[in-house]
Amino acid sequence: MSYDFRQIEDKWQKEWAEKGTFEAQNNSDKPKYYVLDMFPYPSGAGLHVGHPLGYIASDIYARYKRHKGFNVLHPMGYDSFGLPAEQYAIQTGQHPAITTAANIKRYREQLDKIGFSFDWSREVRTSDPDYYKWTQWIFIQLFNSWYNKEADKAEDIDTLIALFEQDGNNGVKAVCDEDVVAFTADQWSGFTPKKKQEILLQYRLTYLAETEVNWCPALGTVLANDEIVNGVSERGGHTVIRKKMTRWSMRISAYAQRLLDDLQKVDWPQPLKDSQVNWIGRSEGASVTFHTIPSGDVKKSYPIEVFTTRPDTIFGASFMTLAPEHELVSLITTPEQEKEVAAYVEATAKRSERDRMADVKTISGAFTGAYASHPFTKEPVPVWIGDYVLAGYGTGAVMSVPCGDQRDYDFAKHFNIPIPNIFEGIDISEEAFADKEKTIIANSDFLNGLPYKKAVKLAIYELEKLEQGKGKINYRLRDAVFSRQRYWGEPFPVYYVEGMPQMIESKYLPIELPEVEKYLPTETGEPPLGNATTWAWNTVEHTVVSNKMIDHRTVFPLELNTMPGWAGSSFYFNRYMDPNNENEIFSQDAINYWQDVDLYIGGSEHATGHLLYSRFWQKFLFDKGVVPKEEFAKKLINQGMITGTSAFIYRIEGENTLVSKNLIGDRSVQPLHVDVSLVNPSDELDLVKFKENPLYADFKEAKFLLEDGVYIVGREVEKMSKSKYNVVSPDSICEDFGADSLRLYEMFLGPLEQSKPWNTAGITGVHSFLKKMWRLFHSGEEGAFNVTDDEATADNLKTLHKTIKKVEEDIENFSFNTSVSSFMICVNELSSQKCTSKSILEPLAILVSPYAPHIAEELWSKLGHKASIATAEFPKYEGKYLVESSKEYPISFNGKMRFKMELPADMSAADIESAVMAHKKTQEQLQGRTPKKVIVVPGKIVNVVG
RNA sequence: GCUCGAGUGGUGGAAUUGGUAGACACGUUGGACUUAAAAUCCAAUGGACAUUAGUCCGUGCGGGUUCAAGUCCCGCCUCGAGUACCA
Repeated sequence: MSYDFRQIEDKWQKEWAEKGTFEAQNNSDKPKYYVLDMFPYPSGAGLHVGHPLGYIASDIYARYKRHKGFNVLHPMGYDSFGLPAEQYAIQTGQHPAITTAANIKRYREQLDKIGFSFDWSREVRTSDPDYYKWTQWIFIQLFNSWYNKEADKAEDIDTLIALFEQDGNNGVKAVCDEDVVAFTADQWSGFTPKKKQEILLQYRLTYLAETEVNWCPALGTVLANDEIVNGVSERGGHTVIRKKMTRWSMRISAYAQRLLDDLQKVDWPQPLKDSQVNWIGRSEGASVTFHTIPSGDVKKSYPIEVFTTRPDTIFGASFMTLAPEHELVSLITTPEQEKEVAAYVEATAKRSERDRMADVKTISGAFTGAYASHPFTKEPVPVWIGDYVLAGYGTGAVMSVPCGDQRDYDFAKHFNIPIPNIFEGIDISEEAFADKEKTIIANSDFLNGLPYKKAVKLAIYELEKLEQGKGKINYRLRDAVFSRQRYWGEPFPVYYVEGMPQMIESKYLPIELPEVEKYLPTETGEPPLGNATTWAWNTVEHTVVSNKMIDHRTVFPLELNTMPGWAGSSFYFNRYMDPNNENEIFSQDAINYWQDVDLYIGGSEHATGHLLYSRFWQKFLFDKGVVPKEEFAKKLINQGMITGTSAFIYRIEGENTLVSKNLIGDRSVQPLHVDVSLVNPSDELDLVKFKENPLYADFKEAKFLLEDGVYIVGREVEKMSKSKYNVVSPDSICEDFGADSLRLYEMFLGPLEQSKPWNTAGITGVHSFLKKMWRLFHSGEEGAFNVTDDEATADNLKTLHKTIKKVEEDIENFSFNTSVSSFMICVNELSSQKCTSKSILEPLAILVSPYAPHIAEELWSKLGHKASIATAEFPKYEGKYLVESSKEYPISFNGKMRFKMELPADMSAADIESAVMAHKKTQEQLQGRTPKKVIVVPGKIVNVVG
C-alpha cells in the first residue's frame, strides 16, 4: 500500500472532529499557552493559498506546544460584519446574514481540509447577536467612563459627578473636549439635567461630537483615516470629501501616552512598533498664545493659540499662519482683505484632500489684514492663512519662523515677508536652518547665545511668566470616529431624549439588527436602519418606555448608525476564553486562567487599525478591572504575503492573433491575463483547454504564433486576485498533493515574515519527502507496515538527535522553512541507513507531527497508540550522539595564520580535545607562540587563532 | 523627503555568535529500471582554466578592521515596505 494521503487525511480530520481532540479546557495542571490567528473576514471569494500561511505557522506552534506539555488555546472565528456583504446586499437584495453564513461555511470547509488543530467549540462571529451583545456592552462601559489624568486611568463617570458636586470642574484633570467651560459646584447643582448631560458628554470616553469627517459619497458612509489611502477610499478607490456631521467618537487620545510607553512591554516586530509610534506621533514643544491687535475695523482682540516644537526660535517669528478652516479666520479678517480671504478659503475647500496632498509644492495663501502682538517684543506680526497648515493637527495655527523651518521659509519668500536671522553664524540666504543640535540662538533678547535645549526651557519659562504659553506635548493621534452609516454592523445600544444620548440597560442586550427592505440610506438621508421604523419603536417600547416615563413623541428615538468594522475585533481574543458565556463577557476564572495571548500571528496591514484599537480597548478594560493584563498579546509575528504569479497572453494590436512571448519582438501587443490553471510550470499554455474555456471564446478563431509548437506565456508577480486570474486555491493543492504537502510547502517556501510569490512547481519536493517517510515504515511490494524492535544504530541515533536539536531550535525561532529541510535530510539519511527501528521512527513521527499532522497521526496509530499523537511528548535531544568525526588529513600552513586540519575517523570528543592540544603545540613550534583560541567546526576543520 | 527592511547560483532560499559560502528543494543534464511512459533510484550541477590531481575568481559597488568578513565599520548603488506640508 502506498502513501494514500486522501484516505489518511479524511480519516484523521473526521476523527479529530468527532473526538474533539483539540478542545481546550479552562483549567489544567499544565501551563497555559494561547496561540491566536487574526480572524478572517469571510469574503465571497473563499481562501487562496496565501491566506493559510499564518494559520499553518500558528498551527505548527500550537501543536508543538502541546507536545511540550502545554494546555494550548488555539481558536478561530470570523470577523463577519463588513462592507462587501452589505454592498452585495444592495446589489442583489440578498440579506448579508445569508451570504455571510454561506461564506463562513465555505471557509470552514476549506480550513478543515488543511488539518488545523483549532478548537472549533470556541468559534466566535462578530455578527452573531450573542457576540455583539458584548460589543454593545463595552460601548456602554466606555460611555459611563471618563479619563482621570491624575490617576492616569479610566474611571466611572459617577466619580466625576461627585467631583463636580464637590468643587465644580475646577481642578478636575480629565481628558475632555477642548471647549469645556469652567463652573463651580453651585453652578453644577443649578444646571438642568440636560445641561448636565451635555457637560458629561464632553468627558465620556465615547462621546457625540460634531466633527469634520471623511465622507465618501459613492459608498454613502464615513471612513476612518486608515481606511483612506492616497486620498481615496481603500475599498473601491472612491473620492472622499470633508463634511461636518454629528458622530460617535472614541477618546483614544486619552491613552496616547500609554499606548506609546507600553510598546516596550510587548515583543512585537520593530517595523510594526515604529508605525504605531509614528501614528501616535508624540511631539514635545510649547503652546503659545498670540493676541491679535485691535484695529479700526476689527475692534476686538482674539487669542490665537499655536503649537510649536521650537519655542527657542520665537524671536524669529515674522508672521503667523492659520489653516484656511480655522474658526478665527472670519473674525479677524479686515474688510479690505475679506474678498481675497474668502476666495482663498473657498478654493481650498473645493480642493479635495487628494489634490491638496498631491501638490505640496505649490505655495498659496492670503493675508487676513490682521496683526498679532509678539509675546516678547510686542511687535505686530502679520496673520496669514495658508493651506500648508493643517486644521487637524495641533491648533490649526502656527507661528511662522522662516529662518528655522523650510515651509515657513518658502512661504515667506513667495509673499515677500521678511526673514529675520536668529542663528549665530548661520547663512540663511538660500534655505532655512533646522539643525537643532548646531543651533546657537542670536538676536533674541534673553535667549542670545543659548543652545537649543536651554533656549527651549528658558523660552517656556518666560512664556509662563507672561501667561502666554506653556510646555505642551502634542499627539498626532486623533480620536476615532465610531459611527458608520451602514446596515451590516453592530447597532448602538442608544436612544435619545431631547437630543441627548441615553444607554439602554445592559439587561436588554443585545439590541439586534432589524430586517430592512433596503440596505441603502433612507430617502431623508438617514442611515439604512432608518428603514426599520417599527424596529426602532418596538425596541424603545420594550427596553425603555415600559420602565420609565418617556415621551413617545421624542424625535427619532434610536441611534440609527452602526458601529465600525473594528468594534467587534477589538476584544475577540478575550471572548475566546469563554465564548459561550451568556451572563458575562467572560468569567473571571477564564480570564484569570488564560490571561492574554502568548503568540499572535497576522498581517502587518493592521498595524495602525485593529492592533491600535485593540490595545486601546484592552487598556480601558484593564482600568475597569475586567481584564488582568494591560497588553493583550505578548508576542506578535507578521506573516508575509504570498503573491500570485500572473500569466499573460499577447494579442497583436488590431488583429485576432496571439503571439508567444519570445516572438513579440517589436510588434505592438496588448497583454491579457490568462488563467494560471491553463499554464504548466514551463510557462506553456494548454491550447486545448484554452480554446474550450468559455472565458476565451473571443479567441476561438484566433491565430497563434507558436515557438517550437508551444505558446509561451509572460509572467508577472502580482497580488492574488480573482480579476487577475492568478488565484491558486488550497483545495486543488490538497486534492493533488494532500494537506500535509501544502503545509510543508507553504513553510518551505521561505521565511515566514517575508513576502514571496506562489509557485506550485516546487511542491513535488516536499511531497516526495512524505512518500519517502512513508516508505520508512512500509516495505515490500505490497508496502506492508514494517517496523522492527531492532536496536537503533549509532548512525540512526545521530541522525535523529541532530534533527531533534535543529527542529526544536527552528520552531522556537519561527524558522519553519529550515526545519522542513532538516526533515528531508533526516529521512534521506535514515532511508540510506535502512532504518526500521521503532525507537527511531516513533520519535520521528512526533517530530514531524506539527508540520504534517495527518501522516504522523496515521503512523502513530499503526505503532499501536490509542490516544492522538497531539499530546505525545516531544522527543528529547541528547548531545552525546552528535560528536562528528571524519578522515585523515595533513596539517597545512598557508602563511596567513590559518590552519586546516581534518580529524581522523571515529574520534571521541576527548580525542578531539587532545588533537587540538597537539595542534596547539605544533603551532607553538611553527609560530613561536601559543594560539589563543581554537575553534572546532563540527566535522572536519580546526581553525586556530593565534 | 523621512523611517525601516533587503540585495548570495538558472530559481526559492541555507550559512549558529566573524570560522568549509551555496545546506535543502526546484530546474537542467546524464544514467539505472521499463516495450514505453509515469513513479522510483543513482550521479553531476556557482564561474573560469585544467579534466588525474589541481589552481584562480566568486555573496550589489568601492574602501577599511581582522589570522579569518555574506556576517563588523565607513562611503555609495539598486529594490521593497511604511509614512508624509505634523509646525
